[in-house]
Amino acid sequence: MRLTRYFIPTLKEIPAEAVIPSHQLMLRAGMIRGLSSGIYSLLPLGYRVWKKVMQIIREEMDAIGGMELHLPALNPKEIWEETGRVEAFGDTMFHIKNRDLVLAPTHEEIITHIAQAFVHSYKDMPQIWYQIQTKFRNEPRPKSGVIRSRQFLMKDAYSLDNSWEGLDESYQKHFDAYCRIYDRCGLNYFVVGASSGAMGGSGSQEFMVESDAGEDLCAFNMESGYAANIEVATSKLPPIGRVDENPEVEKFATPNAKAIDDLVEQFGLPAERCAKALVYFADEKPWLIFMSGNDQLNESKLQTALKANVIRPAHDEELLALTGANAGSIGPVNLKTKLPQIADTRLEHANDMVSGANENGFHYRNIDLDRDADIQAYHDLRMVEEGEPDPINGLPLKVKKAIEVGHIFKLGTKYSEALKANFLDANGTEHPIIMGSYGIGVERIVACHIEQRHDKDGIAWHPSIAPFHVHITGVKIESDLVREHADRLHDHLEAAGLEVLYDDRAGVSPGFKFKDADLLGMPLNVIVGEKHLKDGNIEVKIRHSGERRIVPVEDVVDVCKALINELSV
RNA sequence: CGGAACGUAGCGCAGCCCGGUAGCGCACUACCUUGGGGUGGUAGGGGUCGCGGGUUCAAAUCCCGCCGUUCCGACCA
Repeated sequence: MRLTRYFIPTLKEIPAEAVIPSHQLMLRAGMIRGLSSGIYSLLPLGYRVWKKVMQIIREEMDAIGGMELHLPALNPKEIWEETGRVEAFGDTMFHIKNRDLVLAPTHEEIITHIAQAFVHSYKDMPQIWYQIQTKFRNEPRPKSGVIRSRQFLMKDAYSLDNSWEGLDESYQKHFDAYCRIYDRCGLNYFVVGASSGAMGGSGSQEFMVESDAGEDLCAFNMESGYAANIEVATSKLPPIGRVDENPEVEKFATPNAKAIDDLVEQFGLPAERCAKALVYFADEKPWLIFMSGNDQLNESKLQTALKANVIRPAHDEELLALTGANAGSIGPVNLKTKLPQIADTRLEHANDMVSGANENGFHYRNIDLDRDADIQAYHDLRMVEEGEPDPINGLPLKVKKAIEVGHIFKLGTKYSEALKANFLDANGTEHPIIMGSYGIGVERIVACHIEQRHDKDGIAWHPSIAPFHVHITGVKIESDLVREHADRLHDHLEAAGLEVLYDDRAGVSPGFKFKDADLLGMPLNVIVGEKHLKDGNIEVKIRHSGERRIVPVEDVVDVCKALINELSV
């Protein structure tokens, strides 16, 4: 491909709206062009990369027996109401104004709808269906270029099985395929245990790329082999426990104490013996929640524990109406209205606790949660902190930012039950289909790749997803000697099966061409110039390492082929 | 949705405080020059100054409203 005939609008300056390297470089290299917040056009050079990523995904999905299909982006709102996900997605789902249609943010409902119609026997399964399509999410704040956008490409796959063992197998196949996909794309990644969130289901894992641009926090200890999204991460902290003395509760005045720290400072209480009370609504039903001291409530864990579609903290007026007090003075004793209660596991059977009196300016002491509260269940509800002991070996946890590039779920029967997608087993008994759901963000792979492989000059593509394998730089292309060699090399490299971008621009200075080559970042830059041609040589530069080799003209094609193979592993 | 900043040529910016001819660099066009790390020069083309109102003889500039973009937070399968 000749650069003079190809459309690559490179930029010398960094557009003001781009903050992270991958976004800046995609714009500067002429790969993408922003249209609106969180909406991008993919230009020819960028789309080549997208297509390569999608092809790798296709090959690995096909290899585990996946069948590609194509589903509508426009969905009837009704089907999303049946699974409760219009509410679960809330404002994140785009709604069509002049029809009762929505733009699909994912496709569990549609897949289940097909399964419901056609998959009726245990003999019809297992099935793996996948698609690589545009998804729409009305992100409140798109950011980081294509990493969080309103319209993006996702590969999503769905498995249908007739047994839980079958689901485990399908899940494992996807896990293995995902590892191969990220390996082939040249990404450094790690896997964490994850929350199923609004997707529902029994278990899930995320494929993560460590990055300061990441929006997820992961807690891990490499030595123990523990890694989890902060949404589900746990640690091994001792329970608060009981003390022998267990007197009756006693109210005391705390006029200037709202936060746990105030109680600690003013009354010399140990923070962990304070039971912090919070009120949350789960699907519009209020709950009273207790945490120890300054432990932070993990909303993901709360949502899972309450099996709720949507949760939110109570507003000030609601707090007052339900408990009789404002935030900071709420507790289990003397509640204005009876509220269902749950507490963090650290508080299990704890006594000698201090908590709000449900009367502003007062607290109770000597609270025995077993005696004085009405706690229905204890769940792990805390947000872990860096340095806490990991749950496997008790070694200190580290917390790092990461970008989620893939997520696999054991969905179970949430959607098949809601949409009545049932099958008959060998005994003629009806069961809901057992499903799995597996997603990969295509643009996030590209963005993470650039985040991991760039330097001050530009991108350094891995050969597997590079837009072209070889970039030929014709230095002083006006020279017949240079032009003839470069032309021939271009033809020979293409004939050898390599993808070639040939900078055949005339009147462009060498430095300018080198800068462009470094910016675009093809794995190999073949520099054809009089300097080495007069000795019968051509220079081959490896972009990622910076290594340069002077190669006899007749060997260049073989050297390039060998280097591409070498760089691909 | 809370807090903040910014909207002037394709991109990066100045001009605004103190109202009076719309500017600079890059990119683009033509010619000359140079030719292994963004050559140097000459001459050009391109902007309803985000939109709408108001004040004024006169608004990019002052006032009000809206829209957009970005950043921090909330949210985020």
